[in-house]
Amino acid sequence: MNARSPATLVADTGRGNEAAILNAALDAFGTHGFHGASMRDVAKRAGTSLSNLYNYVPSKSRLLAEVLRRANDELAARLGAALADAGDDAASRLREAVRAYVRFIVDHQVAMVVSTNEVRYLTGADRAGLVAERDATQAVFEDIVAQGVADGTFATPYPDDAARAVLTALSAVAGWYRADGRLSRGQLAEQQARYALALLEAPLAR
Amino acid sequence: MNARSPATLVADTGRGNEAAILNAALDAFGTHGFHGASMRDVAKRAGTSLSNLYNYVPSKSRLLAEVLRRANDELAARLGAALADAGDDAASRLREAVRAYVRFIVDHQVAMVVSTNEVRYLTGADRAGLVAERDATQAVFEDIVAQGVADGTFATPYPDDAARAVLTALSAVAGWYRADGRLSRGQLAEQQARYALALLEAPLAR
Amino acid sequence: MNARSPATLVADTGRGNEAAILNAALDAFGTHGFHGASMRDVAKRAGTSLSNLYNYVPSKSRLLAEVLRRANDELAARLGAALADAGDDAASRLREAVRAYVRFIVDHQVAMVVSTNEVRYLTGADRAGLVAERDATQAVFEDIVAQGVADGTFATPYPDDAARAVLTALSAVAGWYRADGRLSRGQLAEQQARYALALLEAPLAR
Amino acid sequence: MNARSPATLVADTGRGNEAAILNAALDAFGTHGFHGASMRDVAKRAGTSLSNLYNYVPSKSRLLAEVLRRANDELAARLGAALADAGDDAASRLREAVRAYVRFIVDHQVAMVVSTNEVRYLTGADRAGLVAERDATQAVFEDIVAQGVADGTFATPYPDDAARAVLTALSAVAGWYRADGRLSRGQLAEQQARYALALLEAPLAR
DNA sequence: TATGAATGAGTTTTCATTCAT
DNA sequence: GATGAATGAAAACTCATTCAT
Repeated sequence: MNARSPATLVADTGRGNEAAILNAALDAFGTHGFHGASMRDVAKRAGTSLSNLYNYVPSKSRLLAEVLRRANDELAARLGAALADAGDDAASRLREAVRAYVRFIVDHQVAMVVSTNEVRYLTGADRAGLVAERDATQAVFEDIVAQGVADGTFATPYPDDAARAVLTALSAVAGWYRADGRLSRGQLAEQQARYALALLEAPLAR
Repeated sequence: MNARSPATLVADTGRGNEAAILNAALDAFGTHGFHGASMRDVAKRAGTSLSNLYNYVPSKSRLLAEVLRRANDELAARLGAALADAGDDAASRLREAVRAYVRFIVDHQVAMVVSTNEVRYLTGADRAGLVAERDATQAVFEDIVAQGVADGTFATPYPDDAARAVLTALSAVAGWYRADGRLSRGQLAEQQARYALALLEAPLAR
Repeated sequence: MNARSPATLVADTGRGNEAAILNAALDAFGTHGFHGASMRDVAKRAGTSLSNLYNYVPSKSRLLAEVLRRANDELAARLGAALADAGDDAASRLREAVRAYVRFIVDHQVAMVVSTNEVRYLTGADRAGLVAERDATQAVFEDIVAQGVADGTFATPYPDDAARAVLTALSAVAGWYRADGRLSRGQLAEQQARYALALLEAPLAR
Repeated sequence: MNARSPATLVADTGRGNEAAILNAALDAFGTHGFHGASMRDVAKRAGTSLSNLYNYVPSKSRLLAEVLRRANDELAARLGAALADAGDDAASRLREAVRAYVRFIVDHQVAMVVSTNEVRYLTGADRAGLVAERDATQAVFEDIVAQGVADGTFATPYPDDAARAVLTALSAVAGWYRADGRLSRGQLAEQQARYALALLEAPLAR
C-alpha cells in the first residue's frame, strides 16, 4: 500500500482500537486544535465510545503527547534514513535532509501542523520529552550547517540561527501545502532545497 | 511613555474598559490559545466582570476578530510608513519592510503569535476580512519581489512563493524572540533582512 | 417561627440562594453521604441549577466544609451560652453542657450526623480547621471534667478519655433519635445527663 | 500466625482470590467509604483485574454486604465464646463481653469502622439481614443488663437504652484507637469495662 | 456602564457493569 | 478463573451567554 491517507500516522498496532484512536486524535487536533477538539470528537472519529478512549490513554493531554511523539519519531526515522544514504558533502546532505522533511510533510501534513501548533499545550514531562526530541531534530540540521560553514560550502554568518530558520520555513510548508497544488512533491522538495541553500548562502552553482 | 508592555496592543480608547479588555483578550489568547482561554480569563485579566465584557463585544469570536484586526492594522500602518520613507530600489524597499516587520514583532510579539496561530478559529465574515487584510500585507511583499525580479535585483525562480517564504520566516520570529536574547532589536532586523535577501537570491554584495 | 425543619441549619443570608444551597447540601449529605450525594442532588433540593451552585461555592468539598463549619459554630455558640448561664459547680456545668448538646441534636439532627460521619472526607486546611473547632468543643468538656475531678465531684480515673467518651455517646444520639420517639426532648437530655454523670463516676446522689 | 494485619478480616478461603478481594474491599471501604471507593480501587488492592471481581461477587453492594456479614459473624463468634467461658453473675458477664468486643476492635479496627459507617448504604435484604445480626448482638448486651437489673447488680433506670449506650460507646473506640496509643490492649478493655459498669450504675466495688 | 445570579449545553474523566476470549 | 476491551450513565466542574438590577 503506497498511498496513505494524509492523516494516517499510526498503522495498526494489533492492540484493538489503538491506531484508530491515535489517528482520530491527530485528525481532531488538526481540525479544531487541542482545546477546540473534544474527547467526544476523537471517539466519534475513531468509531468507539467516549469512555473506551480511556482504556488506551489516560488523559487528553497524554493523548496529544503520544500523537506528537509518534509524529516526531517518524520524522526522525525518515531524516536518519535519508542521511544514511546521502553523500558526505554538506550541500548534498542538506538537500537530502530537506527532501526527507518535505516528504514527511506531504505524507503527514496534519501531523506536522499539529506538531507545530499544539506542542505548547503540553506540560511537564510530556513537554520536556517532546522538546528534547525536537531539539535532536534541530541538531541534525545544525550539524550539517556547521559542517558546511567549516568547509566553506555555506557562507551564512549565523549558522545556528540560519539552521533554525531553514527548519521553520520547512515546517511552515505544512500550513499551505495542498496535494492538488501547482507543484509536485518532487518540485516542492526542489524548491525548498533551493530556499535552504540560498538562505545558508551557498554559492549559486545550480 | 516610550516603553510599551509587549502585550499592549490597544491604547486607551476613551471608552471605559475597552482597551483593557482587548489587551486582556490578546494576553489570554496568547497564553492559552483561543479555545483554551475563557471569557472569565479575559475578564479577570481586564479587571472587570465577566458580564461586563458583553457591553463591549458581542461574542468571544468577535473579540478575537477585533483583536486580530487591530494587530493587522498596526502592522499595515507600520509597513506603509516604512515604505513611504524608503528609496525606490527593490533591495532597500525589501530591507525597510523587513525592518518594520521585525520592529512590529518586537513591540507586539503576542499579537503576532496570536495572529499566526488563532486566525484559523475565525469563521465567516470575520475570517474573510482578516484573510483579505493579510493578503494585502502579503501583496506588499510580492510587489517588492516582483519589482526586484523584473529589474534583476532578485534571481529567485519562484517570486511569489519566495515572498511568502520570507513572510512566514519573519512571522516565525515571534515564536522564539526574547527581549533579553542574544541579538538586539537592530541586529535581529539586520539578520532577517539578510535571510530575506539571500532567499530571494540577491547578489551577495554584502 | 419556632418549629424549624430539622435540616434547616442556615437561615436566609440575604444572598440569593445561599441558605437554600447550604441546607440542601446538608440534607443531601445526610441522606446519601458525601460521596453518595451528587451536586445535582444538591441543586435539585435547593431548587436551582447545577451550574449555579458554583456561583456560591467553589467545589463540593468546600461545600461540605462550609456546612460543617456552620454546624460547629452553632453548636459552640449554644454550648457557650449554656455555660454562661450555668452555676459554678462541675456537676451542674456538665448537666447544662449535656442539655445544650442534646438540644442541638434535636434541632439539627442531620447536621450532627453529617458532622460525625463526613468530616473524614475533608482534606487540607478545611479538615484542619474543622478538627481545631472540634477540639475546642472537646476542651470545654475536658475542662468541666478536670474541674470536677479536682474538687472530688467526679471519681473517674481517666478524666480526658472519659470526657471524650461522654461526647461520643452524646453525638451517637443523633444516630437514633426520632422526634416521635419514646422520650421527650427534656427526658432525653435528662437521660444523657445521667449517663454522663454515671460514667464520670459522680456520687449517685440522685 | 498470631499477629494479624488489622485489616485482614478474611483468611484464605481456598477459593482463588476470594479472601484477597474481601480484605481489599474492607480496606477500600474503610479508607474512602462505600461510595468513595471504586471497584477499581478494590481490584488494585486485591492485585487482580477489575472484571475478575465479578467472578466472586455480583455487585458492589453485595460486596459490602458480604464484608459486613463476615465482620459481624466474627464479632458474634467472639462474644459467644467469651460468654460461654464467663461466670454466671451479670457483672462478670458484662465484663467479659466488653473485653471480647474490645479485642475484636483491636484486631479488626477497620472492619468495625466500616460496620459502623457504611451499613446505611445497604438496601433490601442485605440491609435487613445485617440489621438482624446486629440486633442479635445488641440483645446479648440487653440480656446481660436485664439480668443485672433484675438481681440488683445494675441500678440504671433505662436498661435497654443504657445497653445501647454501652454498645455505641464501645464501637466508637474503633474511631480513635491506635495500636501505638497510651493504653495497652488490656488496659483499654479494663477502661471500657469500667465505663460500662459505671454507666449501668453498678456499685463501685472496684 | 457595571454587576452577580442564572442557565443549559458542554467539558474531561470515572463509574459499575458486561462480554468475548 | 482471569483478562482487556467495551459501554452508557453519571460524576464534578466550566463554558459562553443572558438577564434583572
